[in-house]
Formats: sequence, C-alpha cells, structure tokens
Amino acid sequence: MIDIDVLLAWGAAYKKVSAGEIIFKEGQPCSFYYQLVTGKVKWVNIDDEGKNCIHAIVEPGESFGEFPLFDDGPFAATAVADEDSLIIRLHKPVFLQLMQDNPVIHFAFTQMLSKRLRYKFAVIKSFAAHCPEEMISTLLNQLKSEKKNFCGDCNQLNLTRQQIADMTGLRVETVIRTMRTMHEKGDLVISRGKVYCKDMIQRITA
Amino acid sequence: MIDIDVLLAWGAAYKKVSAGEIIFKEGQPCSFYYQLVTGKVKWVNIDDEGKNCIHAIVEPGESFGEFPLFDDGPFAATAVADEDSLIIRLHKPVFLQLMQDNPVIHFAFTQMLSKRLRYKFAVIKSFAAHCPEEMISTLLNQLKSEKKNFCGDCNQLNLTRQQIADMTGLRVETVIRTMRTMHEKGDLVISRGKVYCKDMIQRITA
DNA sequence: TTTCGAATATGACTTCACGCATAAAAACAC
DNA sequence: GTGTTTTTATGCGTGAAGTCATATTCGAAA
Repeated sequence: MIDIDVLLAWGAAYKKVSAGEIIFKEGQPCSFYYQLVTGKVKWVNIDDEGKNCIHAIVEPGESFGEFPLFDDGPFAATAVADEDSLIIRLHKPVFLQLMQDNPVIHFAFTQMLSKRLRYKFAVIKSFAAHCPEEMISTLLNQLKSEKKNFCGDCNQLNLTRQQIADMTGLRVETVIRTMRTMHEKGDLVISRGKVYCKDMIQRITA
Repeated sequence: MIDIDVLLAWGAAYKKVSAGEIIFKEGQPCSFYYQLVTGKVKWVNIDDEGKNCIHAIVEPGESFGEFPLFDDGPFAATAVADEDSLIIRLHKPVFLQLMQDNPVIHFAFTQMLSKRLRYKFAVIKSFAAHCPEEMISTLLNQLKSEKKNFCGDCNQLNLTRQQIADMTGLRVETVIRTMRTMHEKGDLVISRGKVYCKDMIQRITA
C-alpha cells in the first residue's frame, strides 16, 4: 500500500517469516505498521476450540493489523504466514509522523479503511440474512472486485472450500453443498473441483 | 464529531428531519458529509421483505454515511430519522478540502474509521460463532464502551428487543429468550422488562 | 382510572445448517 | 508407478434458531 522506498527511507525493516509462523497474536499490544512484500498472510481469529474466522487473506502490497496504530488497543486478530513471506514493518510513532508529513499517503490510508468498512457492512448484511448462498456470493463478489485470490488471467478461484468456510463462518460441508447448488443454478461453474466465477454483476452491496 | 462551528465556517447547512423521514437511501449516489446535531438516526439496510439490519443507531455528534466521500460508490445503507432530528451537512469537495487543510481533523476521522472497523471485526467474529449470546454481549459491550444507547447515569439500556434483534441479525423471540437466559446466569439484570447491564469486563474483542 | 397499542413473554411446530461418518477424487511426494 | 495426504463429496440424525400463534405486561394518552 505504501511505497516500499518511502517506508525504507523512514527506517522500516524487512522481516522474513516462514509458512505457519505467527507474526503477531490477537490481544497482544503492539506498535508496528505491517505491510506484506511477498508471500501470503492470513489475518484470523482463532477460537478456543481451534475454529478459524478469517478476516482477510493478505496479498503483497497490502497492510494488515492497523488498528493498534490509531488507538491503544491490542491486535484485533492474529496474523499467520500462509506461505513463506517477506514483510516490512515500521515503528508506530514513525508511521504516525509519516502520515502527518504526507497528506496524500494519509488520505490513501483513510480511503482504504473506508473501503474495508464498506465491505464489512456487506458481510454483516449477508450474515444477517442467514443465507449461506448470499454470504458466499458477497465474499466472491468482493474478492473478484479486488482481484484477490483469483488466478490473474482466468476466473479460477484459488481458495479451498475450507478457507471459504472460515471466511464466511459456515462449515465446509455447507459451503460445498451450497456452491454445488449455485453451480446447478448457473451462478458459478465447478469443474473437477475447481471453482470458476463468471464476471458478476456488481451488486449494490454498497 | 467535527466541531459545528468549523463545519459552519466551511459553509455547512442545517437540515431538519422528522421522525420516520429518510435522509438518504442505500444505493443512491451522493456527495455530502453528514453529521447528527440533535435527535436520533438509524443507519440500516432494509431487505426486500422489509427486514432490517441496523448498522448503527447514530447519536448527536456522530457522522454517518461516510463511504461515498472516499470512493465513488453509492451509500452503503439507508439513514432514517428515528426521532425528529437536526442534521448538518457539507458538500463532498468542500469536506475533502477541509480534511486536507486540517490534518488533526483528518487524523481524528481516520481514528474513528479504524475504531468502527475494529468493532465490525468483533461483530463478524461473534457472528461466525453462531451463538446468540455472544452476539448480544458483543453488541452490549460495544454500546457500553461507547456509552451509547444507555441511560447516561444508570445502566439501563434504551433499546427494544426488536432493535437488538435488528442489530444482531437474530429474531425478536430469540433475543428475548437469550437475554432471559443471560439474566438467569447473572450476566445482566432484567427488571420489569428493562435491561440493566453491569459494568462489563472488557473482553479482548479487539 | 380506563383504554389502547406497543413491547415483552411463552408455547408448539418446522426447518435448515450443523456435525459426524465415510467415501471418492485430486494433489503431492517418493 | 505406488502410497499418503489433502480436498471434495454425500448421507443422515440432531439440535438450535426460526416461525407462527397467542398471552401478558407496560406505558402513554384520553
């Protein structure tokens, strides 16, 4: 999100993490700005019984774990490396100074938060509808519009049913069954287990 | 949220709305910054079948409907006056200029978005747990910590069960039954229909 | 005080996602 | 190729929230 050269100029440091490694834990106090350079990071709440609630699968260029930068609360979720990854991080006070000195970066950040919040509205709306189909299509629409978790050139989704379940709060079986129904209705295509989403009409989930 | 004198100095205008009146509708494009001065405003998604999903009950001083200010998308939800209210609004380009000229106001705004997003994380987490009790206590904790929708001096909640239902995606009956269970477990007190929440231990819903 | 509507409360029945079990099919390593 | 693990798939019983019906209580207004 923020240009890496800018971050480096302000004294940010790289950090390598290997697949499965925990970058930070929910509830911990912390004071870094984090941005993913390469690899993949899961931003997730892990339940007492080990159940996951994935808030986002972070891709290169995106920041994550920003809440503690703006209040003095703890991390809202745990960040786990999903693959070997490279992250860059900057101390909180330095980050805040950077924001203050760069209104353009600051504004872009505000825009990003607003966009995420807009998406969370859509998620909550579909949750409230108690309809698995709606939850899944809200997720897929969102990912599609962000061009995330899809094979760049084709329409193939590169998430497992389990990951979709963790991102929607549903169970794997429900996701599998619901997506099969959606396939039968022609809302998406499943071929040899892989999911292909046609370009969707942008709903007013806005 | 933004000082009224500042808003007025930048050319904001007051607008009176009566109870039940729609201030703006989900899906509409629009370009104002809105802030509530007096009264109460519901920020809500209204379903085809008339079912509500209340995102917030806005109290004086708070802004609402901000998303279109930062992207060119439409309103994410409908704003309805819950009582006769007075709002103040400012044209989008003027608002953006105000932000640019006032880094302190800009930063406060960013903080507010971050805080809301943090809360939405907690909501989604409790949604994913599929546990009515957790959803209700997440909501009550949040309102309590924001000192919203509670009688200022006492601990009495001034929301109907229906409103709680609309804010949690549950049905009225479920809310009534669940809250009664919570009362029996000592998590809250119900006396003559009114709900009283003791000061809660701040969970790490963070 | 009485009346009336809204909010709360409770019972009975239904439905649909859950959860477990188990099987089949890919994906991967060797 | 073979074997192993991961992912997808399907059946079935259970349970918890939804749904509908109906009291009952509360509060504001006449």
